[in-house]
Amino acid sequence: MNSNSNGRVPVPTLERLATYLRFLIDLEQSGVDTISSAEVERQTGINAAQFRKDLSVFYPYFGEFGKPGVGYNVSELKRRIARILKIDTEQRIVLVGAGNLGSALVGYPGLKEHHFTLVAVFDNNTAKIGQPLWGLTIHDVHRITDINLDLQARIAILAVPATSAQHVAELLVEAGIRAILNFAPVLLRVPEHVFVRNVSFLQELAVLSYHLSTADEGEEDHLSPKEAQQTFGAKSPDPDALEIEAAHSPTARTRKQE
Amino acid sequence: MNSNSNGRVPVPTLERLATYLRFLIDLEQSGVDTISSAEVERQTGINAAQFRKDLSVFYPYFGEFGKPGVGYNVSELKRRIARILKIDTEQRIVLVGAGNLGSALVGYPGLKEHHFTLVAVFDNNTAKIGQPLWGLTIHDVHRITDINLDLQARIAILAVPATSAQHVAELLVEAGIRAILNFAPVLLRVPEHVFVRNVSFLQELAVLSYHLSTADEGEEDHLSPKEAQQTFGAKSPDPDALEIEAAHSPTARTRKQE
DNA sequence: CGTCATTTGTAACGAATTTCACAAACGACT
DNA sequence: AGTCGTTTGTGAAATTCGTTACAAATGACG
Repeated sequence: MNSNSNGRVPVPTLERLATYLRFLIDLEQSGVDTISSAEVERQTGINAAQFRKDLSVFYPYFGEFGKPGVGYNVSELKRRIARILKIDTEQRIVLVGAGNLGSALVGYPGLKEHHFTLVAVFDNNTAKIGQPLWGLTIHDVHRITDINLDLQARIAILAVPATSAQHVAELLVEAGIRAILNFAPVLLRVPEHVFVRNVSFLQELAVLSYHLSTADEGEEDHLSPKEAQQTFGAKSPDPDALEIEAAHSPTARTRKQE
Repeated sequence: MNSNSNGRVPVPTLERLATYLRFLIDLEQSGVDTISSAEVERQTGINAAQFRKDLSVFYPYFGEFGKPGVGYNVSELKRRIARILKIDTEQRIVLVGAGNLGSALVGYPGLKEHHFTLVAVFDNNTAKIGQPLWGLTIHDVHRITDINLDLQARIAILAVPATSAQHVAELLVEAGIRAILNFAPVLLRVPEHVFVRNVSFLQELAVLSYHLSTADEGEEDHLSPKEAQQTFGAKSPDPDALEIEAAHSPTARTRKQE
């Protein structure tokens, strides 16, 4: 087999898989049924050999798939990647921190498309507890262990201030959460079996800010093309419906966006 | 010198620099005035040698700084990293897409702390144009070239749906924007001199989801400790004030959070 | 002033990741 | 069936990134 000598898949590979998945979903909705790695490169900016190699990691487990001279079947490939990422089946997630950011995140319409279901919202602000958010009632964060006994969610979105992040993370672990998407700029200390991924908005801006400065001085090149691009293909742009806005009614799954 | 043979700084290094900066700001506010690389490792999870090497990249331009046997002066180091990342001086940014996510992002209180100033908000929804957001008026996105002639912002946050992202990106480029933080899951095609950074919420969740699945099967290890941790040190947790909430009044800079 | 414990800066190494390059597989077409 | 253009899967090379290891620098202390 091709993957690591140990059985672990590199994080960069997983990130790209998520990109492929999203791309494939769009392709399928456009009625395309076969795609080559070269075309993937054209539309996502990810090297064709990289794409093939990323898939090859899973051949030992799922069997080969592409057909030489033809390419990959879009629907089937989509199904496989979804299965690899375990989002072929519903994944329950909870949100902690019902502030602006948390609220916006879980309102993101793409969540449903990707089989993520928000099953509970927590906060510790008494003014918020009991209030509704996206159809759920905001609960006291200290009740999370109780509540998650039923819900059995294993993924949490942590959108609380840095000062309380560690404390809340400990509550989450106690409640059986095993993966945390952390938006607070702190190092979370968690047991080994809990996975943390950090997202830092300011970090991203800082990187942009640096590049801006280097582009000014002189005329030399600043950044390799592949650096600037990690996501995937823009199709025919539709200049209407501009803002990212969550679907308010539970049935509004028609608008393809996210 | 130590950096790349060419003059470019690796993105991972820049990301860590942003982490150090944030950490140093907190340290300074706690009254600490000297720190060693070993202590940085303890509190941020980033290897001490990595920290020293990251700094050494800039010694050719800024001179050395740490003192053997002593460590680094917190304030001075903070100043330097801010200067490297060009956030020692105000950076004007614009937001395009005044939906939930965009609104939450620019309301993030840490922006001001890091010298990022939101100078304009754009959208194309007529219902939103003219309305206020965080003290600014939402403008029609088609007026951006005009408006940015005065404002001269060079960084944009792009929080629009995938379908319009490419179109809007072109407007941004035309308006003189040179760095884009893109939240839409599409590959933006922009001129070489424009930098794009993509942030994908769903991608992060997908990675977590995968890890969850592998953790289940068998008892073997799943992830190296360094994998789970990229941000920095939690200090004494304060279990109050839970959600990330933007400061509503312009003067509310006192709450140290974010 | 000399010794000692500490910490920096960096060269050398090693690991991880990406890209290249090509044999083998496939379908179309004659 | 045989040839041709295309595309996959993958070993090997190349590149990028992180870690280890250690000489040199510093301050504290006798």
